[in-house]
Amino acid sequence: MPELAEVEFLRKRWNAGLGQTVRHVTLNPRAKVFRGEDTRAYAALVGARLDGSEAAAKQMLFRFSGALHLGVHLGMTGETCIGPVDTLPRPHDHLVLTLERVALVYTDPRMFGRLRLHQGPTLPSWWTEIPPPLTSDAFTRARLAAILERRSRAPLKAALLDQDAFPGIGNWMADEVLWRAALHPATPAGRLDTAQQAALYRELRWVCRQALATIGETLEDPPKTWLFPHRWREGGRCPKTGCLLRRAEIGGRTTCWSPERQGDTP
DNA sequence: TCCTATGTTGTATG
DNA sequence: ACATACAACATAGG
Repeated sequence: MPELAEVEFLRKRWNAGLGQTVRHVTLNPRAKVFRGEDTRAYAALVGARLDGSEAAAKQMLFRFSGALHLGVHLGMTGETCIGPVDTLPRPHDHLVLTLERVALVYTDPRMFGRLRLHQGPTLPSWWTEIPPPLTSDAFTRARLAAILERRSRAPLKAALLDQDAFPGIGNWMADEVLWRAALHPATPAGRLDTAQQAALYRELRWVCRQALATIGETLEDPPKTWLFPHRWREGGRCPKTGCLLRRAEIGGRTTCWSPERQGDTP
């Protein structure tokens, strides 16, 4: 499920362990989510206290005492869960941190996610190199224009999925943004006029803000006025025009758009 | 059986 | 070097 706002919600799930000390670490060293890192390093978490966490784009960072930083990327099917202190790992649970009053569990059936542990006084580069949020002042109209120029031949849908350019945007958010901006997902990124760039900029920031304010707080699906609840249903209709939604693979991913609002072809 | 899946990455190609 | 396209990763569910 995880894009920007789902990641933010799932980060906060582990807040249940804030201020508590790790008693036990249970992990499966062969699980691919560790990506070949030496999992013996996780023993250092025993005795460490969970001091805080942050999310940026699709990444989470959990800070523990002892300068330990646990990075979590959920991939396609990763999820952070909590359970009682006697929680035992189920088949797809790859990491269980047993704290004083709660267990923090990372589960991931497909194992496209990633866990990494960093120890040291400075933050790891995979965290510090995440581009600034799309909702921040650093994401300017000029920056968007430069990105669209660099990826000028790629379909808008593919460009929006580039995490270096649009950190946190995933398949459903990209479709939502393009639908709101009334832009066909196959339009080459370099072909937008000034007004279209302005619409893209506005809707990108709007969708990020609204998703964080709703999904980011409750994980509930967005309202029926969004494309989101209609996009996967067979026979789904555009909430703005009522026309049948169309689906096709664009930019390597299944893409949904409203032909009346966004055009039949780019 | 066959197809799909809210993600990234390595590799090939231009 | 850079941009683009696509298979591969591993599993569950329709």
